[in-house]
Amino acid sequence: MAFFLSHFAIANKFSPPMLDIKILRTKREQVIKALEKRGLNATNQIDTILELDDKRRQIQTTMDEKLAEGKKLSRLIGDFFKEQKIKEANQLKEESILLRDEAKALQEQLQEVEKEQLNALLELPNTPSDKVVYGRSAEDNEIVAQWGNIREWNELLKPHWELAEKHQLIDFELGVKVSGAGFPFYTGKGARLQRALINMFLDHNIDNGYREYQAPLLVNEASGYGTGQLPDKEGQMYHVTEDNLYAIPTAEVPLTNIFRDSILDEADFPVKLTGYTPCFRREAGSYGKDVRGLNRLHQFDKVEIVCIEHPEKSYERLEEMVKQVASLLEKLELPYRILRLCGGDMGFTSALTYDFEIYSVAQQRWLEVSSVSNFETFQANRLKLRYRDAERKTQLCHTLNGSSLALPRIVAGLLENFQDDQGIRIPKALQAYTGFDRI
RNA sequence: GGUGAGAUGGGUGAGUGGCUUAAACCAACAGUUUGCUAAACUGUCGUACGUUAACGCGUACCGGGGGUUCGAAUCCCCCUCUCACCGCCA
Repeated sequence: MAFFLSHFAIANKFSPPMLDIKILRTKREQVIKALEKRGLNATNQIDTILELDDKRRQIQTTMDEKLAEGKKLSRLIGDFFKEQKIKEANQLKEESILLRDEAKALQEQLQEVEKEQLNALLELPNTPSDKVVYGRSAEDNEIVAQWGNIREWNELLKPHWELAEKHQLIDFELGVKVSGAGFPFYTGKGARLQRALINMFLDHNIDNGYREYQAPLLVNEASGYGTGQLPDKEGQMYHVTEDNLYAIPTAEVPLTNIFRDSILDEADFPVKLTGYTPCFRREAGSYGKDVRGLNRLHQFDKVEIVCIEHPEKSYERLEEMVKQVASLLEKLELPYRILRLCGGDMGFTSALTYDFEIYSVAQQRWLEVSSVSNFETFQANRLKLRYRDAERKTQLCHTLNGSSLALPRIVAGLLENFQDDQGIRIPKALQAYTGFDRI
């Protein structure tokens, strides 16, 4: 039937993640209420979407009827031609052309409505889970756990960029010469420390049941859309225009896109992946004291964990991931706290996010080193990542991910917190990887 | 970079304008048979949307987009990707 586009054509184009229309249809009140925690009154938006949805379904039903009729006619015409009934056939042709025009008009309407609906849907962020509280900004985040002793500040304590220079661990200026600001060189024990941390993190994750992947660092456009970096954050990624590839801002992009357009069996759960990659971020427009040293870089190293879970088990999985990241920080002996983000501070795609912050004693502030989130079906809806349930029906999976861990701020924390008269102490668990116990 | 070939369901792979409503085989799943395993046999076996209380039914989808036609997996145009050989190369 060439004269009709697939009525799913528009939705099939890769797009950023969004809420599942079925949830909106069946749980309108709950969705509105949940979104209020983000400080968003979405009643009008949602009702518009639902009206469009009714319209869409009505058009499709009519269009399908026209199509069915047209199909029958075409078959009859074929039969008439075979029987040499040319006159009858030509009569039907005229009728068929009319049907075609009608269906084509409906098709155009349908596409218009679908497009409107999609655009409206894309503006809605994910619904915060029950545990998320209403809040306007980072100040309203809840501290749900804190661990370790915070070292008392004194004026002899040096910030990590001074320590890194003093011990010749990191060369920021050399990075500026060769690449630009935000692309440091790590040298000597500094480079060795990077390698050690990566190995320690990966081993920790593998011991907890994660399968290690080494992922591509450049991804295509479809993958960028799949996890939602495109089109919203286009300007935040490095773009190789010659080949239309994007440098990954996080391993989440390649690791999650492994499962784009796939259907899992229930027995496949849980899917647990980990991978180390460098991450590239343009960080356009962020300058100032917060970007000093290792606090914010264009290229940095990170070990990521990604899980795909059954909807009923995803929150259990989230807790497990949080515990795992916590135990890793404890191995590193770094004082940390865990924040449950409030509605206003949570990312667009997340249903529940825990942030990990370590205390940086010389800067006297908390640094975010990990963010662990459950996206529920928000990403899966656009990724078309589903599983087959007991009745063999397809359902959307839940996706989760977290950093375990991002390196630069960990290095900053290690340097600042463990500095003493003789240099810098390496925590015991890390010594097996560094091969030295002191810098 | 050059030349050529191709893209069909979970896999292999048939299909060049109308009983294709996509063959066949393999894999998978369920059942029968069976001391167990295996084999054999029977059946099921894509996705999405719409519709229905449900069983079902309808529509679309053969890499993507557009076109020709009453009718397209099949013909035409554009794009993307993959593979092979040659060249170059870690």
